[in-house]
Amino acid sequence: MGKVIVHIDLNAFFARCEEIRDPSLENKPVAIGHDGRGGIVSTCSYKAREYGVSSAMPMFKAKELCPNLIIKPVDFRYYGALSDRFKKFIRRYTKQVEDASIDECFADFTNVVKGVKDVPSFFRQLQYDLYKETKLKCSIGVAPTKFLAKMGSDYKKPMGLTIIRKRDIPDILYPLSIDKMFGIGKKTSPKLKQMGIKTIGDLADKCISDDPSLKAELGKYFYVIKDWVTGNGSDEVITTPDDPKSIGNSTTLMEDTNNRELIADTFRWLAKEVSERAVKENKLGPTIQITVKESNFKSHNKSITFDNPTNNDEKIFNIAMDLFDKNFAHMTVRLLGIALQNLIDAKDIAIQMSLFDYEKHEEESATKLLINDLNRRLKTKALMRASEVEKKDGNK
DNA sequence: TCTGGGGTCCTAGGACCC
DNA sequence: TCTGGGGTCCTAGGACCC
Repeated sequence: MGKVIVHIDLNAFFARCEEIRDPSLENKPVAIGHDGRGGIVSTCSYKAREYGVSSAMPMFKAKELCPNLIIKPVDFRYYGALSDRFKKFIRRYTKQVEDASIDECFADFTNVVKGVKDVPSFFRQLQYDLYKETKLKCSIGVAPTKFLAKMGSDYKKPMGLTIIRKRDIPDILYPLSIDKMFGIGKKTSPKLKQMGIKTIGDLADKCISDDPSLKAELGKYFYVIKDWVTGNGSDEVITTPDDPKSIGNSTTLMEDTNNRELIADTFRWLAKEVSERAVKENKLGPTIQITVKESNFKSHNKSITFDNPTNNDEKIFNIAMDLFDKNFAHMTVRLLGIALQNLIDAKDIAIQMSLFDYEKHEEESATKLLINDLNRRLKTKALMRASEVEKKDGNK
């Protein structure tokens, strides 16, 4: 018997949060985002959508379409608090909840709905209870896999409820445009259309017939997509919330510049932001990446990995500046960013560091390299031994 | 229309190791 | 001197998502 996977998506979440804070905004066109240079609409209310406003649209364009648009700046802290209430509400039904983003999650309701006679009514009630308790509106997708549940929650908004059983796939999914498909974005969609793939049904046909040109286009992603559209995708809800793997901040400058002092000031500020967040999360990273977007929108990354993971703002700043000077000096830049990557828990570092004198290690890079090399060799040897054991076992 | 800021994962080549 | 087949890690770039 298959699982009952649910995807719950909060409708126009940021805009809804603002409406909850200030009910006078209800039924008015509201957009969330920065109202300034390069500002775009992050989320907007359904009323604003009636004017043609949509997310990712430049704010000035949104104002053109809807002159009486109410614009609110993004308030992540407040939205985060409401998001927590939402996730807690869902966890009262089942602990098997997987966070997907601030406004959506997957949950395994297999055991919850066992014995429930009228499943649609059950989820309608859940939807209503969430609204009663938090004033948040949501759409729900119910299906045997995560992909189908996700497609289901997107099928009808706001306050939608869509149940997709495996046998419903041809009716519900296949007529949809390829642009509606999760996982197919702006780059892949035109390529698929050129191959004659206009609907999810077209895509499924080519998947099932193992179309070679589609395989070539999608690479190993082909098999994932094939499973998705045939109803054989993953149904594993991964309960443990994943730790962040990178922490980054970036900003578009007031104006394009090649002023090194201004650039340095910006990097100093970014380094501080990144450092503060990493310290708060108790994370350290061995890799620092800078992003530089030129005035022509061409974006470049440069990163460096070193032996001692850090979250120190001075260190992050110095390395960022060094990377910039070595690679992008004299460039006219629009946006600057810093990210700390390959994060690890500070407590895990403590264990590694106790193996030898940390300070000494920090200073003597030759020793450091030797030790790293030694570790690598030991690791490789362990791997070889493991594979030998496997071979032996295989021969038995 | 003219394009933010936060992320994740994948690819592919090169250096290096056994 | 030229050579295989396994692997890791690093880096840059790209696609996608919210």
